[in-house]
Amino acid sequence: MVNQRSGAPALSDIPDATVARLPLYQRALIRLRDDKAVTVSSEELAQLTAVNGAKVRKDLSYLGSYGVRGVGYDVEYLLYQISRELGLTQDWRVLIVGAGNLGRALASYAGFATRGFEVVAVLDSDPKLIGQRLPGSETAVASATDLEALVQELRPDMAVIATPVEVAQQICDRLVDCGIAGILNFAPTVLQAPDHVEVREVDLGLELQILAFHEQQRQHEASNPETAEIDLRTSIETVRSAR
Amino acid sequence: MVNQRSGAPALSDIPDATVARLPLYQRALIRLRDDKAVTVSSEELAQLTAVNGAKVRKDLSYLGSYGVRGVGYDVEYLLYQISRELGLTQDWRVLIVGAGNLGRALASYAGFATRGFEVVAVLDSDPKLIGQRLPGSETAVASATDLEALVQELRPDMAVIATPVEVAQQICDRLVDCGIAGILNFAPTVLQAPDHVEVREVDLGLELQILAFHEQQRQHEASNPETAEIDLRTSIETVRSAR
DNA sequence: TAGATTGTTAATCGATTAACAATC
DNA sequence: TAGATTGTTAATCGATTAACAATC
Repeated sequence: MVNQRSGAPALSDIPDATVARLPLYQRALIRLRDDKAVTVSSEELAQLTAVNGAKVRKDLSYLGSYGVRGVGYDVEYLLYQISRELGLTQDWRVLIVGAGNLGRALASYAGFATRGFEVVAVLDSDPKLIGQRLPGSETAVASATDLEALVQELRPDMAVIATPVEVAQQICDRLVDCGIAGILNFAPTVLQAPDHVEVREVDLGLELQILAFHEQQRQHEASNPETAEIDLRTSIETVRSAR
Repeated sequence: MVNQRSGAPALSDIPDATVARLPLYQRALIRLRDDKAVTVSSEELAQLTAVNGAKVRKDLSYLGSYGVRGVGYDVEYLLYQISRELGLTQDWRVLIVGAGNLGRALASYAGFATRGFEVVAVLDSDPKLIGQRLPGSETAVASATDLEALVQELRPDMAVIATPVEVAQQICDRLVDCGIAGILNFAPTVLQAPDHVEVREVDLGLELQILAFHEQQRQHEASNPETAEIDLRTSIETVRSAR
């Protein structure tokens, strides 16, 4: 859709659903490499990522033809191609706003560092937290009042919001005004931002709510007998007792 | 698709995409109620949740006809219906495995408690952590060796895995063997589990990777001139220099 | 060559959305 | 009644998937 002008190299017509799976493949390939695997078939990769085999092949075909028929994909080469596509051959600078339990956990989260994300600052507005050193980090918690100056100075590529919900939108606005165009939001609210800014919402409670929904379904199914006859009887009884 | 037998009350043919948005509507409705709003239109709700208005109406119609034409939806009533559908009129018991930074942050995460999730235990295998009291929690960190006994005793409805990636699959297997059917996994690996078990994967690093992908696109677009002529020139030069 | 596995086609499925009749 | 807004239809879009020709 985007970028259909000219004969220039097609700047990513990769579907969103595929982009969201590339990190999954990357993770699996890293493990395969660590296990000294040289090649991998689409079916193996599918098994490791719980994705359909045809879908794996389709996804990878968007990046180009990096497989060999009858053989599979070269682990090292495919890993490089995916990492390049995801922009992980460069390091990304991340600013975290909010040094509560979650903010601090994210600041020292190994999964960021190992994937090329450097936490350049952690901000908070609580005087008790400002100045505190974070375990496993060089920098101390900075004051949220300095947000603009710090963005200016440290040039983060993206920001993480881990503040209370009450201030999240205001922090978002300030980040956008500073020119930040990628925001990962953990506050349980949908942030309003201009179109050119990408906001990804992660709501940890929401994930549990979805689990609860399906758990409830299971409970209903267990108490609701499986056969049509009994279901029918139950619904007649329900109608009767409702009168 | 599921549950098309008999005249029994249709046990949720609600599309997955709709289920995933119900908590969003619920959150917005709670805020509207706190702001003393009595009714809300689909367009208002759409604005608050960054969802298309027609989609809001379609989603809500799966729950039944709870709106009034020309007026909108009763905030209190719709909130109740959504909460009921999501199973949030009952409390859910949650077991957390892993008392590292993330596990501890989750254990005291307000977004769990306020939405009816009670953390009944936090487990770890590190002797230094076992027995430690968690801030804002009644219980101390228990030993992961007691997992089976604790599930038996505390009867959690779902479990959260916040362990290192190396032990995540093994913990998952043990949870499944104990009869846990809903698992929220924060370890960066795709867990293998039987079909009747629902596993939701949350990979915090993955979210940043998707942001990085789009950030990279933006950078390419910025350096790649916008006009067809120049794009064409560039690609000719690329071809030349490649020789 | 025979066997294996990719890359792509085409059918299908599920989700999104504009439009509007129904109706408060 | 006039104005507003729901609930639903139907068109469209994007994603998934089986199947298989291409080819190593």
